[in-house]
Amino acid sequence: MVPKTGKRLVIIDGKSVFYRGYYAMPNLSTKDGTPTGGVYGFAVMALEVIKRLDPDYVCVAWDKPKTNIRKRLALYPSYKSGRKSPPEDFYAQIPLLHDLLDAFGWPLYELDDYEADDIMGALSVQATKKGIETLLVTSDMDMLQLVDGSVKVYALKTGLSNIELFHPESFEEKYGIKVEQFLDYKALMGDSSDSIPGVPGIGKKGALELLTQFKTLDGIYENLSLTKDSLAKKLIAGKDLAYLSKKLASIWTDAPIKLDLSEVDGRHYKPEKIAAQLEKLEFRTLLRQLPEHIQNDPEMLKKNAKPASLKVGKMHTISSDDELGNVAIPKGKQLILYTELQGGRTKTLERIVLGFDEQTIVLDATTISNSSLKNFLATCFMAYPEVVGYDLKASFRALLSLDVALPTVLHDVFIGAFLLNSLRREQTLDELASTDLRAHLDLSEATAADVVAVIRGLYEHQAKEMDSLTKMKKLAEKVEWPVIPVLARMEYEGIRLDTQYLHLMSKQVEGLITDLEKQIYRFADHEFNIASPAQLADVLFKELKLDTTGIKKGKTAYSTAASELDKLRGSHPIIDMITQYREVVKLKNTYIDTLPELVDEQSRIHTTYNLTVAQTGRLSSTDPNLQNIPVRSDLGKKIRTAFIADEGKSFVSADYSQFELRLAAVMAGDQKMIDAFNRGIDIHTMTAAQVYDRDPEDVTKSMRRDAKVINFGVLYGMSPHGLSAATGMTYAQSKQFIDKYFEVRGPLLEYLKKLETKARKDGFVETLFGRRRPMPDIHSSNFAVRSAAERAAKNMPIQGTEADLMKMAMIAVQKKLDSWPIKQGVGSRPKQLLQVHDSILVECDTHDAKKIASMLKDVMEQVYKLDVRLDVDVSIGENWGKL
DNA sequence: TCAATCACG
DNA sequence: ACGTACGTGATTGAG
Repeated sequence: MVPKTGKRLVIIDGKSVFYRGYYAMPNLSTKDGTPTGGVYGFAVMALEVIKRLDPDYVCVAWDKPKTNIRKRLALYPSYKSGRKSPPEDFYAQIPLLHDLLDAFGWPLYELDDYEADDIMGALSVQATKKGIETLLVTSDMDMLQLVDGSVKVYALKTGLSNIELFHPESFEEKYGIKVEQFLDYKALMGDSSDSIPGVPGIGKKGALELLTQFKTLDGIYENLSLTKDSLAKKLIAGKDLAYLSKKLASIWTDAPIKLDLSEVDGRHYKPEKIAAQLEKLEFRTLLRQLPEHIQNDPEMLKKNAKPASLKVGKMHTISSDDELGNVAIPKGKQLILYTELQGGRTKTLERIVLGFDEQTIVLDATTISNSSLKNFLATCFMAYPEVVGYDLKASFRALLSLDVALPTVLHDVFIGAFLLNSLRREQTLDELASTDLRAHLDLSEATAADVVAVIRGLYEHQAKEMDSLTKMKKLAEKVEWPVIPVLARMEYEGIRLDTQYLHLMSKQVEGLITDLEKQIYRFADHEFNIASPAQLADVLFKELKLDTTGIKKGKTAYSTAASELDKLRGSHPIIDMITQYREVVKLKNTYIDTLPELVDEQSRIHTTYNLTVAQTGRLSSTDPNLQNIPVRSDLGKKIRTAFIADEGKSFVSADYSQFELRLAAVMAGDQKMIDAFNRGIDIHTMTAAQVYDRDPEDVTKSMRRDAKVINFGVLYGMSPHGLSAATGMTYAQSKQFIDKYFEVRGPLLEYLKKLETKARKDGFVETLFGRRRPMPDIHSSNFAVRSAAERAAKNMPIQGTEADLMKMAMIAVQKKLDSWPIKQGVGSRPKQLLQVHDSILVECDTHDAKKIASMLKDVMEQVYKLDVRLDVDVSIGENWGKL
């Protein structure tokens, strides 16, 4: 429930909610074919309003810009002219909506020539005067300008269930500016969906920076001399547009409508009428989710049976050190651990939930001292050395700040759900509870005891399922569970960043960019947005009339992707400029300028590793992604130099060489490849020799390069077409090349074919260790979809086994690091910091680096007994660029 | 929100 | 004839 103090008015933006439903459920209809998607959306939201917002008054505002000539149009002729009118089945649903509204007893307000936001603005102003709080339910983010101490916006984001509540504080936290600055922000940035122009050349980032510095639009224009020349130029040119945009974006609050409280009384709905309407519309699921006081209505009770309920124990919340001192740790079988975290980037502990067999204990981490928490948890984990949880990695990462020794993982239902079925769209507790336990869990309302009951239920459910999958069970026990604390530690530690260095670099690169811009504009004969593929395509192909033969075409224009531009190299000097510009701008925006903003007080940067994203079982890294830090270009390498080891420490990096190819060799049982690897022969040279029918000594560089392309490409299911694109061979040559390749790699070809057959027969493929990937698309009637699935089926077992082995290696490495001998008083514990698929990065005392390096090489090469020898390269340096 | 682009393995 | 290399994440512009 959204907390409230006085009386509350809820105004629903009828059409915008209706639209959401209409597009979210385009195919929803009753048995007789009446479309109902829009009404559904509205019904979901209406119930949400009753359940969550506890309104005293409710009404619905509806757009009616009938004549379409508004005062705004006079200001700016093309205003909102770009909108398409909705299709027929949209209007067909309106009568249904009226019936539904009738059941709720909520009035619908519409006024000729007024849009919903104007009505909502007018009503909310009047409500405020009467001392009534207003909640605006809408998907129109422009409405945020109405937010103040008494008006809140309940904003629908994607779909129907993703909702965010905006009040002045949450707005500021999210956007970094105050609500009062919202209109000025729009004025600068514009809004293409509303045909609000904004200042050309100024986007989100620019607008925010300007407003943070100068507070208001006027402030910006009064201080133009303080902004950069290029920016000031854009601002001057767009001044009229800016002020016009501000007018256009403003919601007016003077609509001729009066708030009549007796008319909008929201408490007179008739449960039976609502139920009858939902029944008529065939919204069965909604019927079951009706709020309790509606469901408990005697008329309703006989209709519905409750879904399976879970055993929910007693709950006990502890909020002070004293209280905690009196708590005895209950004896029992197992412990469920769940943490509620708070805050954006820092993720501080808010509550720790400990689910024992008979009762749930909740620790309020905001009021209990860290030392008490630590002591209690330590004793707790002593009594229960293994825990069950949901996303324990997140819990562990937070607990590490208490400096408490972590328990081991008995089971994690988040990871478990992914292992058992990697295809489910969401792995939220809510979703898992309803699909696997048929129990609805509303996280915002559920008690800690409910959450514990659900986690326990899911654990039992998944454990049973895994019992019949011996290999997968072993994978969970040997790999997935133990890697969780390792990753939590890596996230917690973070890696140090030299922000000063990056700032310096930013300055240098800025100069380079303006130079390139100037040159490009000169070639193009005018200024344009180089970052816009559409504009760029116009310049290249319409104005400069470059040859378009062989250039890929997208939906709108010719492609300007690097691979396509490459084909134009030499035909015009602008191409090289653009390529260079793109590279530099990309690196600057994505890394040089962004990374320094993400460091903590110790100048360390903390990523999050996801275990439940990549269908192959690889990790993924987000927020920020530290697995795609540049390395290939010169400028890229310089960025890596900004990742530095702590004082007195060094980095040791260890990477598996040709990991995937070696695994392909073993899994296919291709003896020639295996032998080559085991004798230390260069695989690409050998392949070239075999395919080109030469002695290895006679293999040229270009032959080796071609062989390398196919050695990797074949693991992805590369076609002749793809090979020719990558090597410059003709299609025929490529085809011949691939045929010849498979002649000498018979076993590999057989293996890949087998995988395709297996996917078709079993519906899934798997790694050496039993990690599965379901492959439903393998049966698709769509050629493209099916072929993609076939290629993925051939790739997953190899890429996935690589991921499994890497995780095993990380676990083994962490074990070594944990018991690393440390010189009393001077030495420090070596830390694993990063993983990038086939490599890991360790930070250690410089005098230990060599020993750590040889330990890494040894542990990683011996991680698992395979027919092929694994080969690990190690290197040492004081920053990531030097490795 | 989606598509295009490009960073990594 | 199809459409053309697997797996990711972040940023940007456009509708």
